[in-house]
Amino acid sequence: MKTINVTKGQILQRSGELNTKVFTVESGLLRSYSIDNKGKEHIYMFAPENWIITDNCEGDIPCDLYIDAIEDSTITVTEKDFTKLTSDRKSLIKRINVLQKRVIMLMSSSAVERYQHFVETYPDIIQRVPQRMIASYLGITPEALSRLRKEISKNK
Amino acid sequence: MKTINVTKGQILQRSGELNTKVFTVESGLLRSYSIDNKGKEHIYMFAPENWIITDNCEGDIPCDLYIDAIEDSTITVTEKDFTKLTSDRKSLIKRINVLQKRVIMLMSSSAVERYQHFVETYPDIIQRVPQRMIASYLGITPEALSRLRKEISKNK
DNA sequence: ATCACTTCTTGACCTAGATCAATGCACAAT
DNA sequence: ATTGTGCATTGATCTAGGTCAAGAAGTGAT
Repeated sequence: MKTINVTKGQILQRSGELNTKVFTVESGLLRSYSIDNKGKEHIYMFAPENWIITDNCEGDIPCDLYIDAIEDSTITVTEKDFTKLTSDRKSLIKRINVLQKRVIMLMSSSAVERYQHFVETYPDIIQRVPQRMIASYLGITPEALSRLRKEISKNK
Repeated sequence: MKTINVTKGQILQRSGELNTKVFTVESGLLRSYSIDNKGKEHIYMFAPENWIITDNCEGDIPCDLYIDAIEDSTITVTEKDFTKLTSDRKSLIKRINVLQKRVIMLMSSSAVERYQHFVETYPDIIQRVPQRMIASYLGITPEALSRLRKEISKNK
């Protein structure tokens, strides 16, 4: 663990990198964000004084987020130590991970993309719940889901 | 901790209640969801076999979510024990909390509502970052934010 | 078999917010 | 003082998805 100073605009982490660091903001302001396939930024989180900011990706999975400084900042950098995670904390982190993806998708993906992602991620759930509940999970109406499914099946 | 059987449609928890329970699904399928001010349901999470489902609200704060059974299910119920939370786990849970609110807001609130919520929750951040970043955090364009701010100030 | 109930689909229309383009406005650099 | 650069605003237009209303098809209860 060490303390560093960063200047406004400085990038601490890039999407696609393997990230093993946690940043704690002593003073200043950081943000984390993703960039979608159209090049548009979506801010996931602001981290002012005393906040902790990190990409919650696990071990050897490349992360989704960029982290940079919005103001000149002083931060402490800690290495994540995966070896001493209790299973209990692991499951909390996994949950945060899922939510992180969900937030980013809600902000940056179309209903079609969100549906396709859902189908890939939870193929079993699809079989077991009525479509209106899938729609409700995706944040769209049952009518919209019905139409986009039709569209998808047409293009195949 | 005890094991119980619930039938399809049975409600385990209501929004507004003080919730101190964590449900672990042995078999079957549960869901958690919120109901917005127009009476519309928004599913926050599905919990099939081996998943844990709970409202992440803390101690004495009434929770936001309903939890019910989509299929006949067997689940174990555990009381949350706030006394033996490490500060470290507390901060993870707080983080989940914030994300939970964010997901629900993204699904059920208009841009105006999300902006107003942001202003109330992070008044300091507003002062420190350009509007386009607020827009990016809210999931809208800078143009849309500019217009809705104008609208809000007009109605005062 | 029929009724009630729910889910899914389809059509017609509407609206919140996106996109694109232009303008004005700070503030920093020369 | 002037030029550049990034940010906010405004207008015009477009579109994804919402809303409302009406069938169609499946399922269970009597």
